[in-house]
Amino acid sequence: MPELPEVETTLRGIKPHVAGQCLRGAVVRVQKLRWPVPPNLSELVAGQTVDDITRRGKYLLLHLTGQTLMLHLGMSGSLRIVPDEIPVGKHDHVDLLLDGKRLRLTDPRKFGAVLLLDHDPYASPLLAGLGVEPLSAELTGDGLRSRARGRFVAIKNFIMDQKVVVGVGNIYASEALFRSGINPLRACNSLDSKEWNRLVGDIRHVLTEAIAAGGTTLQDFTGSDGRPGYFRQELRVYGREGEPCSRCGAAIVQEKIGQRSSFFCPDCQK
DNA sequence: AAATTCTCCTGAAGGC
DNA sequence: TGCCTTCAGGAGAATT
Repeated sequence: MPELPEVETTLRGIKPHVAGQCLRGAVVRVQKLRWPVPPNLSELVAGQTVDDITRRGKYLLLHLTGQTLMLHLGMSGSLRIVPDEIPVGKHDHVDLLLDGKRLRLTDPRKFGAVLLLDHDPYASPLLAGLGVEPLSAELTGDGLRSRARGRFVAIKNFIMDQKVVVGVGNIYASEALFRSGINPLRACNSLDSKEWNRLVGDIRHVLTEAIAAGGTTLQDFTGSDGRPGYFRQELRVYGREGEPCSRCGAAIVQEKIGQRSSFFCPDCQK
């Protein structure tokens, strides 16, 4: 499930192949992703240079000459650089054509997105309301504490809210809360300053470690080179229900919080 | 306004 | 072996 580390891994993998390249066109095989892919995408992007490629939250932004191509991997998407002659798979929905190779979006569950934005992409509705980048200095305990004031939503849902902080998904939310010793069901306004500071540090820490490991591969996530991510073995609670807590030995429990399965230690997460 | 539920999609896994 | 059900999840939309 691409969260920030998986998107960042993808960005770093494809950037050397894409930045500075001229787009020759695109192949759209499946239009029906989260939003319709522009059917005439090919003619719209042909001839434009990819000046830069950046990430905002879980979105990838290809800054073209006059527009911005916005990509989202949804929950099963991956981007890979492939040679022109490679066979097309069932879930290979969109190719961006470069010289002699292509950037291919593969997404079995079709929750991803390929959108072309005019003007300032950061003013678009999808990006304008996004929260702070967790790996930047914008993320502070005090900042989160003030955002949580007057709210009662579970802390796990709060840190997964992209309007609060971007990039933290279901896996890393559970992992960060475990490392902080905070029960995911706690109301977000019940954390004290010390807990907020600790949580901010652990969010940063777990995301940074995951990026260093190339992300987490659960089912079919691969980096742009086709290799899986190796952070899965570092997960301390996610997917480990019934296993002993690495800190206190109690059995890890699984519980749904806001429709999402969550994992935590009932003894040492207070 | 905030919180909760619904929805999209398909492959994997479990039940009988 | 095979069909059916359930689950997984990012996040906008709809609902409470």
